[in-house]
Amino acid sequence: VGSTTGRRVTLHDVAKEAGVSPTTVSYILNGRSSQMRISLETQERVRQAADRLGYRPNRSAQSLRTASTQTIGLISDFVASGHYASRMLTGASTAARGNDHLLVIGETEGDTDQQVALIDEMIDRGVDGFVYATLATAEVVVPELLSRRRTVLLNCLDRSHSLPAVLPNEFEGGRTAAGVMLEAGIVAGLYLVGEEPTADSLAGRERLEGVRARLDEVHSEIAGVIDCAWDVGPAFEATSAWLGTGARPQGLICLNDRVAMGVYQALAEAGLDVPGDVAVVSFDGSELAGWLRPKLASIEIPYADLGALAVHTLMQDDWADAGISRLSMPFVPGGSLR
Amino acid sequence: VGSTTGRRVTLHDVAKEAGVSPTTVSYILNGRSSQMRISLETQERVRQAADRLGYRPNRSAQSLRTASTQTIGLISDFVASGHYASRMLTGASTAARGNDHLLVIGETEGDTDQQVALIDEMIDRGVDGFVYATLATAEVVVPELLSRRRTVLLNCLDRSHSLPAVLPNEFEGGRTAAGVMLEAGIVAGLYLVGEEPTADSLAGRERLEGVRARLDEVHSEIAGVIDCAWDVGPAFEATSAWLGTGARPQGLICLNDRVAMGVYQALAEAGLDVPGDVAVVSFDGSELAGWLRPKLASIEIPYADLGALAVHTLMQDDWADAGISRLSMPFVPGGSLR
DNA sequence: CTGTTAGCGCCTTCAA
DNA sequence: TTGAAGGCGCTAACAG
Repeated sequence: VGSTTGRRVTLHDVAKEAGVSPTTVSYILNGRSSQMRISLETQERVRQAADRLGYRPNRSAQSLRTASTQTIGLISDFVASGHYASRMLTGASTAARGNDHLLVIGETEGDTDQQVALIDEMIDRGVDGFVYATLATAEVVVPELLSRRRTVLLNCLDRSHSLPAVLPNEFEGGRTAAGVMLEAGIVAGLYLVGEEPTADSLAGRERLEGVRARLDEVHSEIAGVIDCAWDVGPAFEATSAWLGTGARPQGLICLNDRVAMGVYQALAEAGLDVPGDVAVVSFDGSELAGWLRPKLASIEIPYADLGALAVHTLMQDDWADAGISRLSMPFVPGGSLR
Repeated sequence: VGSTTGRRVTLHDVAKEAGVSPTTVSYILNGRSSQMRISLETQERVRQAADRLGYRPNRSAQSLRTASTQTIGLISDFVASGHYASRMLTGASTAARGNDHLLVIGETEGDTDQQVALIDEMIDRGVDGFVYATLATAEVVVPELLSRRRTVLLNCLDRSHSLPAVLPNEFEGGRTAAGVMLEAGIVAGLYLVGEEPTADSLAGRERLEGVRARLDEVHSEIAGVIDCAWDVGPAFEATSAWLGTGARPQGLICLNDRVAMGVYQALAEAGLDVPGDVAVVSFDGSELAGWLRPKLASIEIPYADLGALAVHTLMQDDWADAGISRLSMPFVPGGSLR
């Protein structure tokens, strides 16, 4: 199969080869043959001719004609910048391919002007739709250029709630985290690590609410919150300082795996054993959780699934009515719970 | 600026607005005005008309006409799958945009058939060139479809060495690693952790060679190699077992940051202090290095730069002669060295 | 059931 | 220095 001749095979060539008109070929190859009631025999002949010649439609010509490129654009802030979250790209890309589309990506690195330029470029290229993704679950202001176009938000929400969005079910995740602590027999002395006061990050707030809701069911509540940025260093510092005051928790719910790593370090330094003295659970379910000793129990963010669902939503005819999809966060067990 | 009318602004509209022919507009907007000796006054008038109307060329039409899409395709195995290496995407995407191109990505997840299909799709979409990237530095067999097209390899080499490639300078990195150990006063008792016997990964081999070369300069040599897969668990197991035999190293060169993490765990368990008892250095320079306590000194893989250089190389007119580019691996200091 | 025809918006040869 | 005309490959009215 496939011609070795120089020029590309066109629809015209196929038509000639099959002894029909280009129109007929177009109809058949675009699956409109039944509608046009073209004889099965002709259909077969045309398909074979196309195969024999190794015909592949010229997408540029199709695009010019149909104003559709079978391409979707993904705009993000830092999604590919070396984080676990880059799995969203994998999911989106795979889902796009499953729908006969290709994924065009662009990172803005937080620069608004760049963002506009990037979106313009994609519009020029005729992308059929946009996925607007953020690294951290947050509420965002969607660029004006996108708000009236086929767009799905990934891992974020717009203030006006006018666009469909795909996010993890953080609240449920919070409930799960509290639940596994309860199952481990920890009802009191349960602290949260990582809350940020200025959080316009939705995740923290919603997880906290979930934790509270679950504890409330057993008439318990969080013993306290250790406030720190969501990273290893800050978590270590904050937890160490806190332990230095003589605090002795039963369980710690960390708002992400990096925080948990800092917590592990602080606990180790204070001579406290995980899970013997303190049970730990966190959010992310990243590879890091598996690297820690003992393995960290964590509530996973299903990044790949999020990316895939965003693309699937975008492909729906009724995409605009999709609303907000919340994907559940599976519990990944680990030795950090008794 | 930008029209609020429904229909898109075409070259024709601009011509009418400026009172010239479409040809003239095309020449001016494509920078061929000097060649055509068009009056400056006309040029200015046309540009202003284009601005006023918010004209943006129709890329599909341009593509159909010129057989170029201002788009480059990046084919990879697992590059976006949640690894530090996904920074290659960031670098490539940014560089592409700097050259008025957009980046189309596709992951094959190691599936050869998918790879072919993906490349076909990209060819159909008329990408102007390919970047073929791999997660692990390795020697690969480049798909036939690419070997005769504008393609640059990223983080890999093809057996026939016929395509340009961009990789880290692993050998030099190895030299650096050995060098910092020497500077820390460690000449004997220096071990390597992570070598794989079956490695078709180039990185390990080349790093090892670099280490040997540097040590050779001071008439020293590696005391031994602790063999394990490049991950936390295996490194912990192997190192623990080895320490259990009573071995007491002066310094450990780990083949990546994850290995170093496993080594840290094993050393801690054996009651050995870093860097007091054992100095450690590794390769990657990932975030993980900064998370460990003490901070891990590491030889960085400049992923973003690699991605960017691959794209830049691809954009050169003489791309085919670019040969193999080796980007140096900067040393990122840390407290794991005395 | 199938072919003819007319563009989609742009670039570029040729003529003026 | 500028304009007219043709065609890139494909789709979709509109005729037969």
